[in-house]
Amino acid sequence: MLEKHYQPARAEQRIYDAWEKAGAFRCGQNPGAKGFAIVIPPPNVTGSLHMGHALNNTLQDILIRFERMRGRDVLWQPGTDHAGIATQMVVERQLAERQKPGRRDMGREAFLKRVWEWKEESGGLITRQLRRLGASCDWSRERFTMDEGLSRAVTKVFVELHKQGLIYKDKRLVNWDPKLLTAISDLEVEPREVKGHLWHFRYPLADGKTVRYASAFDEDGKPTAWEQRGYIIVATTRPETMLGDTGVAVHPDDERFVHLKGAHVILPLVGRRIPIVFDAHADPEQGSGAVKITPAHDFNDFEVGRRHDLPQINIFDQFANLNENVPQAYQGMERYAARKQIVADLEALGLVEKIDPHTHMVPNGDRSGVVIEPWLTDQWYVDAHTLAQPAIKAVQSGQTVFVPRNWEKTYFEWMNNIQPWCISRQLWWGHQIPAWYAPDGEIFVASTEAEALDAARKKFGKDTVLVRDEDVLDTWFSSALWPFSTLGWPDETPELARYYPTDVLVTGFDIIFFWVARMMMMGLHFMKEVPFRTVYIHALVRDEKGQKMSKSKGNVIDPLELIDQFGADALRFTLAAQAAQGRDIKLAPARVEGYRNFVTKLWNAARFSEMNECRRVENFDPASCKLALNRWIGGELARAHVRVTEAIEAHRYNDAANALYQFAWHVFCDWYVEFSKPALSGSDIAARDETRAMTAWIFDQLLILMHPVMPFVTEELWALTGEWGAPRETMLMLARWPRDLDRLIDPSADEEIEWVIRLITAVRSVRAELNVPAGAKIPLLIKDANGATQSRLKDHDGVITRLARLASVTPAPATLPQGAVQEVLGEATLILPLADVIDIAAERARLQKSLEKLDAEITKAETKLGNAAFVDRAPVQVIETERERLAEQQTVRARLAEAVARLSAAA
RNA sequence: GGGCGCGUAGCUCAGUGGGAGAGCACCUCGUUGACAUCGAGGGGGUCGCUGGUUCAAUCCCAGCCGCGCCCACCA
Repeated sequence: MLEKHYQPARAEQRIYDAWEKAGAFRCGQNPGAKGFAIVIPPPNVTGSLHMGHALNNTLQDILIRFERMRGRDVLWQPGTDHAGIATQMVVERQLAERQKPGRRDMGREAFLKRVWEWKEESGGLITRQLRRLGASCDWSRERFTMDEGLSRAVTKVFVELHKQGLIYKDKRLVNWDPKLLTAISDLEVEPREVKGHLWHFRYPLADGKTVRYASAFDEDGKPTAWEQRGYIIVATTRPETMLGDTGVAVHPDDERFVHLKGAHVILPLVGRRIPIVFDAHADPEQGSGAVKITPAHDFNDFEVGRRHDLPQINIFDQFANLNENVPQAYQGMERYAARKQIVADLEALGLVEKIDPHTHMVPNGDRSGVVIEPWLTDQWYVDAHTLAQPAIKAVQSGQTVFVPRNWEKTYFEWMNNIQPWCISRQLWWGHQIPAWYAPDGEIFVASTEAEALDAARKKFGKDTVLVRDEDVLDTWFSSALWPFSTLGWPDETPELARYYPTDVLVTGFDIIFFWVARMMMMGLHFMKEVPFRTVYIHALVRDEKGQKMSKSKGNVIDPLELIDQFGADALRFTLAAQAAQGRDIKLAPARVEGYRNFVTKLWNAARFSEMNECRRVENFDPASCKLALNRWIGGELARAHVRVTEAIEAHRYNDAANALYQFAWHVFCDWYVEFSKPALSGSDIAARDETRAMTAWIFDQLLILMHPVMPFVTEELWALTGEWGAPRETMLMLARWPRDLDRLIDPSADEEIEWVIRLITAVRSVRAELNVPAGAKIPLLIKDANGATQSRLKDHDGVITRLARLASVTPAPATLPQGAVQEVLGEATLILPLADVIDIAAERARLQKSLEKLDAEITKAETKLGNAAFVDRAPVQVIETERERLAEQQTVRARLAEAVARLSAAA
């Protein structure tokens, strides 16, 4: 006998182990079938499972289990990412906490050894946690972005792209992180709003030149007086960079400045004579119309400087402290200390025009959180613009489709404006760049040092000592190769041939640029085919108030705690049920609890089967059922099956979950199980056996349909119910998804059972409204029943009396009893003689209310049908439906009116 | 500044060019042999506002209001 409640904590581990032991996750089990592949978005190797992972992997597992059951040869390729900056930071923090020497003191080799140790130590955590979620990845194929094979792929890609001119080294401004001491890509910069100031400085004009300024204004802000001044005003949010100014720009069409062609200003504090240049970058509307140009520390100014041949003076060292290129007084100062000092010094010189409060966006490093400095360095770049072109076309032509579709716009927008991708990082943890330098600076890019040396020998005609580039590649560089590197590329493996392009990529919108776009570029370039056919983009998981979860807010919900508390199935179902396209998920633990109750409900349905000996019958054909009840539930199952199948195919996981919930609880448990009781305990052996077999069969189908979303409890029930009946051929996860259930749909059975449900609901409703005690069994009289109704009443007598709590069901006598309650059902009228129980006035009021409601609807329908425009232009079926509805309402109304009349007569 | 999305029951959200739905919460009743992690019944919404298209708009279009997110160099 099953226990009353399912204990997920006890079952889940055992079930997962059984799956894994049976090799059920492995790809290649259906060699004759079509392949179906998903590559996992690789989590950080040293990370742990958060709610975003839980959602992401639940959805993937639903797809994978669904397609596996549909008979596809499924591969879910798992693995982890080395996560360069993140992991290196963790280990450095550990060293600091334990008061050990920092990485620079340890040296590269020792530090890397330490990171590898940390990877070995914590690297299994997240994959163990994915197992707890139920993820059916093919763990035998697990990969790591820095394992030997993937590193080989990285090197090959780098070398080839370099050979093709698509990777190059360049000296330009990068986003420099002065805390992590590395360059980062545009995407790793997050702008944060800061309340700062806009400082207006006076830069004295050289050679006695002057500018005309408005010195007084009227009420409308129009100038009323002018004066000539010997300085030009520039505004800046970053005063400290003025030490690197090498020009002042004004707009070529700005009349105020035309006479300054060839003029110069003397840069305060520095004394440098710098030119006034005419450039469209300067906006006459902004500030004074003149803008200071610091080519080495601002992305715009860099371009302006290039156009006008201005020198680039780098004033910062790697820590963003002022270097030797500034006046002695400022050398070595921290950037913000310098800012303060410079403002004070300019103030002392009377060169501060004004200081306005100013809110603006300041670039911050997404990992370090410090303000990013545009800094002039040598870095490696990928020519993303070139690689982007085929990637744009592939989405335009539909070779890869985004779901929901609107993300394609975001993708195009970014791809069309893509900038060179800075891929070198001044870190140690990662793929070291395969480039070697000769003493004269000559670069040799090669797969191995030996090859580089060889190339150098050929070039110089003698052996040369080469030094390897110290930098490593951006983590996303190796992630970009994931869909083919994990399948064995650059070798031509059978897996590569079978599973590339993969079918679906499931990921969050936050990494469309970081990852999806780059996989598209690399996949198309090296495989000549898109890496995936469909990109399903899901939303963010927020807390129940809609706030983004974050450690600092303290509102992080740990998926593992929810699994401990309610089971993995409940969590999975919750996530799926809320995964509506285009909307974030607000996760309330109470909701998970609700779906835990759903698991219990399912469990108890099995318990019911067990108690009633509903055992699986070998070769049972559900279409052979004779009872309307069993024919009806077959049809209901068929409809649920279609809904679930289509919903998963369309990535409408919420629809799938809701269809399952509705069928399992409100159709199967609420009605079918209740309906089956008389047959199961009745004396008609044939009816009993048919119902037992059908209950078992339907329940099996339900377990199958539910399995992709709730794998554990369904597998457990599959095993347990398997012990009672004919033995199972396979575990549930390898069972076959049903097909062709439409043959079970029987409209006449549907009509019959739906009528019985309406009857029972009507009686229950009356009872509750009139406060008939739940325990009281009352008689039901039927007036004007036709032949079909009479035989239905007879066939379902047991069910009706039981569920409506009736003493008897009989035809109404010619003279109706006094003070009976009446309801209309189809052609018949239901009469409940409750004179002694009810208040006649209250009953009349009840009927009167229904009448009023009906009247309103009848009037509405009549008006509509009386509208010539409607009758002329609406489609015939719509008019027909409207007429039928009206006719029906009118007959119901007539009989309700009769009932009211009888009631009045009785009173 | 550009782009995307959202505003439907108290809450969280589905949904559709032809009489608005779910889950939870709420109210009433219930120790009925699967299940109180349950059952039965019920209340509750001018579908953000204004206009337009249409025989018909919660749905399509335009504008507005409110709220998110993404991108962007505005000194």
